[in-house]
Amino acid sequence: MSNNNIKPTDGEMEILQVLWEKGNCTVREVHEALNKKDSGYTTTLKLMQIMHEKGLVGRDTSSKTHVYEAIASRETTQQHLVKKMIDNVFNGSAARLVMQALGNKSASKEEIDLIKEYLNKLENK
Amino acid sequence: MSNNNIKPTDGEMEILQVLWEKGNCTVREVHEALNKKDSGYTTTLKLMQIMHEKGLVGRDTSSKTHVYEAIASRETTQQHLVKKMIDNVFNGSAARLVMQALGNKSASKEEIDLIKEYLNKLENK
DNA sequence: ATTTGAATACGAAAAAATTCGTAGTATAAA
DNA sequence: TTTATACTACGAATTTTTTCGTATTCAAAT
Repeated sequence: MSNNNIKPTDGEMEILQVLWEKGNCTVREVHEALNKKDSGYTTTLKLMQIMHEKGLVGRDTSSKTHVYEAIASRETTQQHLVKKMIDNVFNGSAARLVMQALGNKSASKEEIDLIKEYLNKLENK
Repeated sequence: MSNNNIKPTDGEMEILQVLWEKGNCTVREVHEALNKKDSGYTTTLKLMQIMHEKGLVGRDTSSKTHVYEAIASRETTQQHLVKKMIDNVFNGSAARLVMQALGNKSASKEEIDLIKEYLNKLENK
């Protein structure tokens, strides 16, 4: 098994988020995207260096300013974390997680329609 | 705001899980339910004592063997964690989380029907 | 009454995550 | 060429989480 031990910390998740969203980035770009008032540039740098050691991100060091890229793919990571949450927090029931997510008012009419469509596709298989 | 800073660690979540599932428990009961081969009784004890300090659990100390109960309710905690995951991992889209959860094959036919029903109820409001 | 077993309290070590200061280096500007 | 600037490297301090050893206490069994 290659990388089944993905367990990014909260801080690491924030960084991955940026890399997924904006594509490859320098440390400065990530740091600015995060817009943290409570921690400095070198903190972000160090975090990303550690992520590199862990194999969560890759980096191109050919020029002075290194460019980082996510290695853990968004989908794989999301899948992993969702599965873990279903197990840890919802006793294995995906449905309960889904309902919790939807009940939260966080879901708009559009989103609900999207999900219905998705469910239909799922069932017609 | 009362207790919006709930952020149980993984270890704490496991314990809460047990308390929610089995109701009030002694440390020994929790420890045995967890069935951890890699950590001892006093570890679980300490963890639960710390959870008590944090206000995550209450305890009845009237008899020698203390009995613990979850204070953070299952629903509130789930809600909080799901919201956090939607923000941190799914860029704010509940729908994406839901689809990820469903795509995982973890959802059975029955669960899918349940969700559809739930969605209909949601929309007829 | 004594021993034994099981529980809590507590301190502290170990491990993991976060933070920053400082030193060194490469590049571009003066 | 010298200086200023923006970057990386790295060690180390801090904080949080996890772990355990040891002391103490209580209650039941001998």
